[in-house]
Amino acid sequence: MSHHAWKLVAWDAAGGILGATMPGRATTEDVRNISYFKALDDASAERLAEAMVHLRFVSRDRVITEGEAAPGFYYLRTGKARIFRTGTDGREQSFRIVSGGDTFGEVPVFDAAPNPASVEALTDCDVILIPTSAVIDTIGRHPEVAVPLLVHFAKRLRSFTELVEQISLQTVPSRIARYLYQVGREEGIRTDEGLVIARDITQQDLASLVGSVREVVSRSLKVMEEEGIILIRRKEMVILDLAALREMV
Amino acid sequence: MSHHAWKLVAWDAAGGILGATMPGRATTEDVRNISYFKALDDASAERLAEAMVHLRFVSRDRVITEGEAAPGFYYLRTGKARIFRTGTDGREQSFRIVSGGDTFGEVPVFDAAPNPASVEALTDCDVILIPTSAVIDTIGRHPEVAVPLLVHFAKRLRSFTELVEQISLQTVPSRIARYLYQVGREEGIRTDEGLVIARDITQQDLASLVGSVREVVSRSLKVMEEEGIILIRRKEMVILDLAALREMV
DNA sequence: CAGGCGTGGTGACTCATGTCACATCGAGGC
DNA sequence: GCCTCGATGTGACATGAGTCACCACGCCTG
Repeated sequence: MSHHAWKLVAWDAAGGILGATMPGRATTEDVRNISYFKALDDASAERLAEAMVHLRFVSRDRVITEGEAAPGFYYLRTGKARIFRTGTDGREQSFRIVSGGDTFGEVPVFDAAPNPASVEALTDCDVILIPTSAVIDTIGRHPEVAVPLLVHFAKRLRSFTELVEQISLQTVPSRIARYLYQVGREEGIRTDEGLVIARDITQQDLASLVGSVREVVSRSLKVMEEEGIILIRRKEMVILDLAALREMV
Repeated sequence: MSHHAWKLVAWDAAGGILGATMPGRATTEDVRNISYFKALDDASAERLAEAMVHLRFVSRDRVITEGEAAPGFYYLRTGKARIFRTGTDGREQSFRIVSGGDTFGEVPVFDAAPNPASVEALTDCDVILIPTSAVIDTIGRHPEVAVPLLVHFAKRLRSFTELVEQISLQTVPSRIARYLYQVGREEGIRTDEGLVIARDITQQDLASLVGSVREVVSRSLKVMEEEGIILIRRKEMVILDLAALREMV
């Protein structure tokens, strides 16, 4: 909490100078951008906006630490962050990467236990904290906002079943192929060479995402390149054979 | 669906003879036993009971098959079942074991996609199906029932984060130790020998639960026995050193 | 422009875990 | 009581993947 408070102060102090966006507070527009609250009436949205806190983090900052108490859940206005868990030996397993528009950290709000995972900013991040009390209050007044939350939780549970299956039953190259395939389909840019995707996460981060280590990821990518499936460039990768990636999964 | 229908008929036919419990239909008592619906008024509970379907399965029957459409979610009145996912090579990874009083299969009800996993009866099972339409209808009329569902989903998400960490970051012996530790604490019976737990699942099922194979589980258990941590008997196991199990996790 | 640091590439090695193939052994059916 | 089957014990082996140790860039900073 004190960490967050500090961040808030830092932003407040800098905000007036930078002046890029209205700093330090959240607007009803933020409320409406959080899909769960889309249908809220103006008064409730205003009330909620009052309670929300605007935070800022720079790349590699720790947003959430597993095991600590959670002050609420978060809406990522801009930026990218990874949600992960640290094992006893220090190795990390990432669950997912969130980016602008996503929310995270809902679980401890509803089961009132410590954070199940940590969150680290992968870029500079603009985050809004929705305090637990405000969430509970809002749901108490408008129980129907629980429904979109349920749908969100259901999707998350489904993606966890897939993650578990991947880690437990598939090889590392297969898991990497799956990652590339998904990113390719979602963010790939069609060129005459192939599907171009940005290399916006490090191999270390990718390794943590697929549940492996950097070296293995590096080698696996190289093999795929030798097989003519992908092309590795400094800042981007080109997917030459999307079908081959699909096969590997 | 036709499978379920058949099961229902089979139970109806036998029910009159066995007569152990009122077969073929669900009562408002069943509704109240499902924690989400505890607070429902009598009329709504009655309405819901009407829509629910009573099913019966014998050991090793398939209750749900991954990839198929889901007719609703389930309440396990009595028995024990495992929820798992099958990989391409046929190996299976279990997510959890449900027993009397638990519900399962909620996810597809809320994200309207096919079953994310399969469910197999580990004993004879007495199951109640709550059709999707009835769930949606009930939540539409009483949005407050979404809240306990949210809490349940939150707990499930948390347990998935633990499962992923275990599988990805811990060794097989450690995962087995964790299983034994938990079962010991939850179901163990104190005797002068130690904590006695029933061997109610096969080593194959245990292997699937910890994400490994039967042989490795067998060997791991043997090592623990040699180290004096547990005692393996025909129908039960005795935990001699609970602290040692805790250490291994 | 010279370090220094964060990233990424690689070789060599170890080891946990999965695979295969059988032997045992008890429970229940005929 | 014999026999078959499901469950379990175990040896031998194959191998995917993690570890360790270094090197090579390229970018940023002083």
